[in-house]
Amino acid sequence: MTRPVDKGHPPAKSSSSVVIIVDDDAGIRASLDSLFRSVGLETRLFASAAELLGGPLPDRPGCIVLDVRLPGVSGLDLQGQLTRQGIGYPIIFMTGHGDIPMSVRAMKAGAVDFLSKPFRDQDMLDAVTAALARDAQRRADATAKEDIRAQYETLTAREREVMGYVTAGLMNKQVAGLIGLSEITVKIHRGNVMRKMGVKTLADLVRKAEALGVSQTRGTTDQT
Amino acid sequence: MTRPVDKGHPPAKSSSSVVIIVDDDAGIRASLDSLFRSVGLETRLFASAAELLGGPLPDRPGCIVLDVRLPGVSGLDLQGQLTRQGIGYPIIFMTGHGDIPMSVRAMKAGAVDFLSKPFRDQDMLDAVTAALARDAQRRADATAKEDIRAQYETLTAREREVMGYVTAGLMNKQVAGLIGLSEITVKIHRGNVMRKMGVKTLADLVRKAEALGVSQTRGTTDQT
DNA sequence: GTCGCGATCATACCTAGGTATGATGCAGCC
DNA sequence: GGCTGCATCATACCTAGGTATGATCGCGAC
Repeated sequence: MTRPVDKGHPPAKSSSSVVIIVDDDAGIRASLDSLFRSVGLETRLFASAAELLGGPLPDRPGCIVLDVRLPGVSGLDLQGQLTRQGIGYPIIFMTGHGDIPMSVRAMKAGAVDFLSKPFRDQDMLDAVTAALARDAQRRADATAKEDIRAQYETLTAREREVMGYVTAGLMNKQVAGLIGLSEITVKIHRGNVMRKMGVKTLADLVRKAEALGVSQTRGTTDQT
Repeated sequence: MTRPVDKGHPPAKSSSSVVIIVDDDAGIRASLDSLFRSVGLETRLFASAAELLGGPLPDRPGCIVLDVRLPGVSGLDLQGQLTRQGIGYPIIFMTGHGDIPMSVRAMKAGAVDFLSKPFRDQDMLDAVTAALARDAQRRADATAKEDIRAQYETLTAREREVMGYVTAGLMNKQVAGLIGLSEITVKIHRGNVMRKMGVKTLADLVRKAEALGVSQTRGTTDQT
């Protein structure tokens, strides 16, 4: 799943943030475009969900400002589709004819805010500021995790197996017994794991394993 | 901060969940009471925020069903007060005269749901089910963390210092150099840490340190 | 003041971890 | 066929971790 997000390219100028506007009303699009540009934000304008889903999305910090009522796929449905495709842009909803259940549904699904039209410019800017902050955090987390995963991908099957047991706290000889190897071989795999994962200490390896969710966490706990 | 929640007592019969109902309308209270009891849930009834805040809250799995409009402190204000007091019961709001900004504010502040009166019984029961599930998770997390913290509290200042460096991946001799001790003494402290924290392996210690947020991640000291 | 506890250090001994060198076997690929 | 990468194991050597025993010192409690 997880639709590609225009990745793989060189760094690009991805410093500034982009606000993706989806509204079927050209007037609204124009005024939002103007509002965001006035504070130095870049924008992308779309008139429908289909239009947004049609092309690639930028791989940059940003957020989505989304009208609930759209031709074809509604804003709430679009929210679900984006989530399922692994597109994590924070979403700010706006609506002219919303009700409480609609807003609650949107917020439950992770929306940053839900504004009723007409709204004050400042309210929208505040919401976008919050959304961009959330996105920055999300992207930082995702990048860190992706780096670790990339290292993990370079491991062979055996090395991953050994890594799981080692980060669970088992001794080399225990690992050797469990998978039917000599202790020397386990040591070699273990050394390879440390090198490929880019860590020098077991503590760091454990932390990376936790981030990956690959720790075996077998009961080596407590006593009294 | 964190108002006591009727702790310290023996286990009690805390198996079933309790629903705390806060509404100034006696009829609503009665019908909700009946609804929840019909599905085997215990209830506590309150007519105002002050009444709820007046007495101790049970230390049991549960959730709060809260009217937004209350005499004196409003439901939304009560939500904030409970949060500040460290009372983490999930909250379901209900209102007869709500609007979108009100619901959005409540959801942003962590409410589980926000129901408009009149609501269907089933919707309320679904919301309570979700709230109780969230509370069970919250309590499990809190208990696990509290257990670890209790172990950490038994450490002396030196032992905590050593634990920070050890879980950061430093070797005994490096720790010794940093705090001006001999390596042998560091080993003793380290052994005490392992024993008091109830772990047998460094991997487990690192995980507990992560849960506590006391890993040193290179560089400076702190901790008392 | 004596006791207990924490903190400190030393000697000694054992286990565990890490790496270097060298070697064999196997599977996939050009 | 030969090359490469993975996996396997051995011997050897060194470092790091862990514990036991014993000892000194300071501080607060009784």
